[in-house]
Amino acid sequence: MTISTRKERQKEELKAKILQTAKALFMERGYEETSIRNIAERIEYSPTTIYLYFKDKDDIFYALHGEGFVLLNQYFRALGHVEDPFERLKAISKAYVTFALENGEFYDLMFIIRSPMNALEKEKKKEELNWEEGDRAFGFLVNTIEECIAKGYFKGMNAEVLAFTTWSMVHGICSLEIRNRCSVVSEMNQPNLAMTACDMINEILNRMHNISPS
Amino acid sequence: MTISTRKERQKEELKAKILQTAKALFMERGYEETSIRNIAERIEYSPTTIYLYFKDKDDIFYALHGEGFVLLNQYFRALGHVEDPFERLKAISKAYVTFALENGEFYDLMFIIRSPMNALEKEKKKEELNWEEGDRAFGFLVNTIEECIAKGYFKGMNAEVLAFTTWSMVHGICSLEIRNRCSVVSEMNQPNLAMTACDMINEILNRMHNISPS
DNA sequence: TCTGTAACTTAACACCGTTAAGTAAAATAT
DNA sequence: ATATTTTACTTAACGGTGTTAAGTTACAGA
Repeated sequence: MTISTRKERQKEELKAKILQTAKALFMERGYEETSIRNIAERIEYSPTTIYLYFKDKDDIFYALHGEGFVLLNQYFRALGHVEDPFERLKAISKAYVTFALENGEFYDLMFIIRSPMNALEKEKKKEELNWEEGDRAFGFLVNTIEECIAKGYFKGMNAEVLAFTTWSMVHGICSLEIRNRCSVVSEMNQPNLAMTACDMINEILNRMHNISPS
Repeated sequence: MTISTRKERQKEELKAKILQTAKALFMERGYEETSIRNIAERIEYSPTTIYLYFKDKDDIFYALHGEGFVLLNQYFRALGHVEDPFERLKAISKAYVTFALENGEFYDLMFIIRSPMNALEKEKKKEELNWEEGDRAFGFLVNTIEECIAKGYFKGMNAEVLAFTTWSMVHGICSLEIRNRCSVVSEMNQPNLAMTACDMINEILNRMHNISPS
């Protein structure tokens, strides 16, 4: 058995190597400039070999998209110990924007690019392991908002809808930044418009409850 | 002179036809599935002819991107007669989301796809005519918020930053919807999550000022 | 009538994702 | 120990992409 397990291990290693190389190229030059052929060349295999490990290009980027959620959850995990749920909510929004600004290409893949969603559509992967990570991230937000509601915040609002809306608000900032729509409008002398906008969203949350502005 | 003016007119007509055809194909099958060769085939010219009228593909989609802003401003113009600036602001956010949902491909081009921003970068087109339309749209939002501030809303907040933040919030909704990230998270029984979230943003604006919830 | 230019096309370059068919080596069965 | 099957990979190709260099054709002005 030791010989077949070695083979299996080697297969997994190559699959991991493809993924790791795809990630590296993706970080270096972005999704649009990364091809299957580029990946193949760098790992010194023929392009067709990649198709023995992944169904198609979408499938590769779907896998990376999963890794992105693991990384995002690392940003979130540090926030678990923030006791007050309202403060935690605001910390989540800052952490989210920080994650996006520090990992632009990952963010693109996770929330903007069509490719990984195509992979999801093709075969119903929705109940696969990797989505645990996606659910964990969104769940953290939902739970925090539910705690807020339990404490008297956001009275009468639906927790899940509010979670989605909050997500939308910070996502808007991040995606405008990443897809370069800030520079167009920013003759305002704001050097870091994204973070400033994030602060303003938190300020808006504050004002909803008449907490004195910072 | 009448003969050379005719020629000039014909040139403009062909340029317009290219654009119109690009738009049609774009609406039919989306940006990713529209090629220069597709456009050429439909207008019954060779692909290279298109390069006599547009620098490259980005240039074509930059031009369409401009048309999108004209269309968006049509949605906005109907809101000019809303007297109260706070009500107008909420009407703007609804109109914006409506525009996005009704013109998904245009929205994609205007606010998500990289291509038109590349064209902007290449030659500094920033001071060109078409951006009048972009500025008009954003200016309408800024002016409305300035009026709100003058009436005592959003005390102590910077109008331009708040305008950008408001834009971000609704853009977040629209881009998650357009790039299919709603379905992933929406086991919530919300059939029209985007509009519901837009309503919630308006509700948040309301609560910032203790106006009774609807 | 000759010449130059404007408008357009043909052919090609260098890429892309993807697949069918082939190969060589190793594992398994006889 | 030999024959057969399976595994892991490659070669070659298909049909597409954006883009450009070079060639053609028709027509305006001299």
